[in-house]
Formats: sequence, C-alpha cells, structure tokens
Amino acid sequence: MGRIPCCEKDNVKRGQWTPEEDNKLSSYIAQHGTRNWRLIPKNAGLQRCGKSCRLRWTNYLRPDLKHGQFTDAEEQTIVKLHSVVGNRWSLIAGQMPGRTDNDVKNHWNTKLKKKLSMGIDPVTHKPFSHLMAEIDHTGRWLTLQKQPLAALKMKCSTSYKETKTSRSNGAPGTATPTYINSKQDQKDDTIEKIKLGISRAIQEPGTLPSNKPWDSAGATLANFAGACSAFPPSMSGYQYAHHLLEMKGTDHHGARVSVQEAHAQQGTNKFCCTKSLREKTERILRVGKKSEMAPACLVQTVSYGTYHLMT
DNA sequence: AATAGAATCAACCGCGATCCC
DNA sequence: AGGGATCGCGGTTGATTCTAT
Repeated sequence: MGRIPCCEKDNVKRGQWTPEEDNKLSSYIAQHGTRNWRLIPKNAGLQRCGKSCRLRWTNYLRPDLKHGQFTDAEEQTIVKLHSVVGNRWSLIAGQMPGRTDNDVKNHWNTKLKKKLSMGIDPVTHKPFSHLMAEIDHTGRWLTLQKQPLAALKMKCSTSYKETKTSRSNGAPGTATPTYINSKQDQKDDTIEKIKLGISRAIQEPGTLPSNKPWDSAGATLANFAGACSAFPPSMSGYQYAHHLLEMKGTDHHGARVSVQEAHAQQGTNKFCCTKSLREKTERILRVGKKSEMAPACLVQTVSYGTYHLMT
C-alpha cells in the first residue's frame, strides 16, 4: 500500500494558499486539465505537493463550486441523505451541485450535528417531536428531494461513474457516465439498490407490497436477529429495507414498536448492537472501499428493530 | 477596547482502493 | 501476479474570524 511521498519533502510549501498560487494552479489546469496531480505543481511552477493542489482545486478553485452559505433546501438534503448513507460525504455532496464533500462535512460537523444533538430539526428549527409527528401521519420525513426514484438512481450512478471516468481521462468536468458490465459495477449496483431502497422505504412508508415473502409480525426482540439475518437474493433492496422498517420489536419499556416508532422514540439516545448482527449487516452491504463500514442507516435501521434502546 | 472562548472552515493526514507497469 | 504510484475519502487539526463579557 503506497503512501503519498510528495508531502514528506521539506521544500514543499504548506499552509494557506496565496492568490498567486491559486492563479498559477487555475490557469495551468484550465490549459492542461488534471491528468497527473504529481506533475501539476512541478509544471505549474508551484512549491506544493500534488495532493495539496488537488485539494485546493477540488475544494476551492473549481469554477462550478458554490461558495455561499448553505440554503435550507441544501441543509434538508444533507440531513436526509445523511440519515440514509451516514458519513459518506462524497456521496452526499454528489447530490448537491457545487458543494464539495469537505463543505458538507464541515457544515454537518459545525452546524447540523449540533442542532440534531439538541433535538432540533435543523431545517424547520422545531423540536423532533414535531418532526416525528409528521413521519407518523404523513410520511413526509425523508421525502428525498421529491425526485422520482429512477432520476435519483441515475444521479447516484452518474456521480460515481463520473469519478471513475474522470480518473482515466483526466479532463475536469467533462466526464460522461458510462455503464460497464463488471463485477465491481454489479456490486456498486447492489449497493445503490440497497441505499435507494432504504431511502424509498423511509420516504414511502406503507407502500410495501402486500405479497411480501416474509412475515415478521410475530418477531420478538429475541428473534429479530434471525429475522434480519440475511439479505435474501430474491428480495430487492427496496423490499429488504421495507422488511427492516416494518419489523416489530420491543423497546426498553417493553412496548411493542415498529422500527420507525423506535426511530421516533430514539431521539438522541444511544443504542447498542450485537456483534453478529452488525457483521451480517456489514456483509450484506460490504463495499469496495471503507469496506468495514456499512451505510449507517441500515445498521441503525436494523439496530432499531433489533436491540434495546438505551439511554 | 481588550480578551477569552467558541465557531468556522481550509488544509492536512492517513488509509484503503485502484491504476498501471 | 505483484508492487509501486496515484487517487479519493473521511477524520482531524489549527489558523482565522466571530461573539460574548
């Protein structure tokens, strides 16, 4: 596993970028593209490492970036997507034109997380009790950008493929989506299906097909682990997410609750999870990179339905 | 006006994934 | 197939700015 060696050199400049450096980098990239980050600083006459240049370009200099404050709609998008995919900042940023993963991450860490931890919906600025009432009665929570599922799927897929394509051709912002039949792509597709299934299931509670191939009505805390122990091959991500969301269990008061009810009760409480179930969930969702982490939502979703809620 | 503490965000670090020879 | 080079991501740091006292 190779390390990036460039930053280790003593003669490489660090810290804040000056306007002159920005100009040099911008004009070089405008002329030559971003084919090889290692060579860019050398050719552009910059005493920076390639990594630093890439970061400066992608997070600040790119002409398509927005630099202003996050709008309410953008905050809403972050909150919604974060509840679906967790700390997958690049994925979230991919849904927000002009915003970088760094922007989204910083905004979440400095503003949104704080509001959420205080029990305040960062968008409506109302307590979560209000929000949860909306979930129960109208299902409006997580109305993911009100986009058709296919459109969202296309966007997710495009974003990912653009990244891959741009790496091979190097031209910034000119990549077009391509669809390749490979094992990796199939895995990506499965992951995308699961993620989209989760979002759609949360978005549209009560739309579960009536002929569901499972029956969790009699599930108890004790047998939940068995109930969601596998992602059946015959089941779509959408169905599976519904399956998880519809399961019933008992909360820490012993009351029977659905996953969504548990979610509503959970508020800012912590909850635990068992190792075996977490491993199973992670296996279902194992992704190419950061492979030990499953999207937080599904882990949490399973958690709500499976474990005691803890304060 | 001065100062301390909090908030913000650009930049860095380390790691895993992927590319490419 | 193996290994070095490169890229991209998420977590963290620290300089700067803002706010309260």
